Amino acid sequence: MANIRDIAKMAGVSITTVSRVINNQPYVSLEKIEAVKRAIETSKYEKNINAVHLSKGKTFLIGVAIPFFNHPFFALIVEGIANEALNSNYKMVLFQTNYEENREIEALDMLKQKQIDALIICSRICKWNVIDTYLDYGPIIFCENTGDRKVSSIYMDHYKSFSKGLEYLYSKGHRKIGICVGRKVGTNGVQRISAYRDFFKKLNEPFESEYIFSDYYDFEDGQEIVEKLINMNNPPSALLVSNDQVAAGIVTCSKEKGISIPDDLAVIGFDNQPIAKIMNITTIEIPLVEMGRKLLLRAISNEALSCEEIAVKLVERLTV
Amino acid sequence: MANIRDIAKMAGVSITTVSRVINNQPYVSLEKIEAVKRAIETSKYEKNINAVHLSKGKTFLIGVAIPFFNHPFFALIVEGIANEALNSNYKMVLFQTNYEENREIEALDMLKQKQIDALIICSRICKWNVIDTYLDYGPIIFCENTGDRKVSSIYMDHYKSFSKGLEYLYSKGHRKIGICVGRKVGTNGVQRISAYRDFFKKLNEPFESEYIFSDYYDFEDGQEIVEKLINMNNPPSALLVSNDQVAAGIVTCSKEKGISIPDDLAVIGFDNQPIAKIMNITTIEIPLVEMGRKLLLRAISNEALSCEEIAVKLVERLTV
DNA sequence: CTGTTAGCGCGTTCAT
DNA sequence: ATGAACGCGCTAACAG
Repeated sequence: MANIRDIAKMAGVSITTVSRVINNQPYVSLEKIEAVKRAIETSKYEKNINAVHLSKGKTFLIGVAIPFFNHPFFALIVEGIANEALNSNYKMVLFQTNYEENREIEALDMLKQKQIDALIICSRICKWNVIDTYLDYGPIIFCENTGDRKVSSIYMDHYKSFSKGLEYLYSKGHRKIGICVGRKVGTNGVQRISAYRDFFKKLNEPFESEYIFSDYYDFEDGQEIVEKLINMNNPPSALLVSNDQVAAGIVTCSKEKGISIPDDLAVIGFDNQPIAKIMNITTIEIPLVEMGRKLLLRAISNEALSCEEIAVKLVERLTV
Repeated sequence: MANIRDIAKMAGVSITTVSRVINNQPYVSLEKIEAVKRAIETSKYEKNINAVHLSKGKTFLIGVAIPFFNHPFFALIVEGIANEALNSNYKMVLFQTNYEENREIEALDMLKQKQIDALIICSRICKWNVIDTYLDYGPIIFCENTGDRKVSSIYMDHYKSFSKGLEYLYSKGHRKIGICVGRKVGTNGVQRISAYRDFFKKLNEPFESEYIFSDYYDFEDGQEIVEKLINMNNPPSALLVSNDQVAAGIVTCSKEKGISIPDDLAVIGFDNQPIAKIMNITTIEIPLVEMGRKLLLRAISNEALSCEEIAVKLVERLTV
């Protein structure tokens, strides 16, 4: 429980000198360094980091707001953030938002109160006019195309990626193409749906809104999708699925139900997670860990705002 | 950028009065409350939480050290912790340790420096003699049976659980039983292996060390196990698998290779994750979210140390 | 009800 | 090379 003042007394020096020794600053004689170190040793002194934070106005804490912990998509981004945070000597405060606005606001409030130096929002819920009121309090980094807004972002273009997947399926002869997404709302959801709509508009073909399956996130959701497919009069022959977990669930359940992949149903996933590799699922690779790394670097850099798009890559395997 | 002193001046009151208003304390006249609120409004004042921390000697931050983010087992524990933290107005600092001692020590050091009020260690890496040197700095809660040590813990008995699984398989007629675990080292690994060894000792049957498969964590690891099984002269007829992801991977790959489940191979998983339900995998349920909740409550409670064992439950489905 | 004042523990300027 | 003194922003004991 000793503080810097106690050490100063014990070592017979000033507080300043102790501070210099603690922080490896120059201009202290060797003998005093020794004296201070001895005092620290015997008194089991530990510096109170909160006092440092107050004094410096900085906490080396980065907030990360994500919808769910237990989803590989977000887990991989967080892993990238965490790795880079370790390198840069920052720590990570995690907020699971469950897509609830209030939870995101809690994170924003921590930024406002300076308990975190910056905030990374992986899947924004709050409207921009809410976000705008927090912009002065510290850097906020997003995982979406933020257009002309005065914020930084690292993102992938879901419109482009979905178009790419649709074109690939089309080129393989598929005409009845469906999509599975998470939320229909939110920047990403809207982009995906638009890509789907525009794709058929460009082809002058009818837009099948019953081929849009939404609110699916995990492996186990695949079952429900397959059951819906079975009950359709005119089911799609191919599915573009916004993540590999759901794609894997669909593939697994299809096999159980005797639906042959890719003959009866073609499937493309997203992310290129290990499960896609092991199950030989064709997928669109997103470098999530790398995205996380860049998010953190952006969060702690003092440079001007910037937006960076991350490229994706089609990985051909056996489900198309 | 205004501080409490500025507000006091603007409102024509003392710092204390401002503090009382900010913290909803009684004994302030209505008019002064109004004056303070107006000043806060116009100056966009936000209290600096770091100053509060320094003053109170408390941060409302709980550290959580886990090996990996992107594994459902730990993700569910963390979810439980996070939910309860939200209720209790605590925030969570997450450390991914990758089973590296240094990363755990980093978390311990944050406790020492008082940047976190307590630390939850979900899968300890450091030896106890290292942990002991940190015990004075704040509560450390563990997810393992800590025996007579002077610490708190919420844990499940892996020895008992494994024994339960083995007995069930035995009762179903299986004699060639294998196990799949994560790490062989660490409290949990040792308990599991012991249960396995003791089980056969009690039956006076030979102990098959080649039936112990270790270092398997995820769905995709199932493939490697199945391949090993195929190459064995005398493979086990049943497998007790320490988590549902691996079990699901084994079941999936087995089917691909024409191994019939449960006829050729019986499988029991652990956790009762959604994937086990959807794939109809017999499993041993562990209430992970509930465990997380209890861990957080223990971390922030001032009561005496305590250890609590969590009960598990066998869920019979179609893989045995 | 209200205000004065002494901490909380450390960083840092500035004179020596 | 060294240290006195002030600042960071807020809480809380105490006096009134």
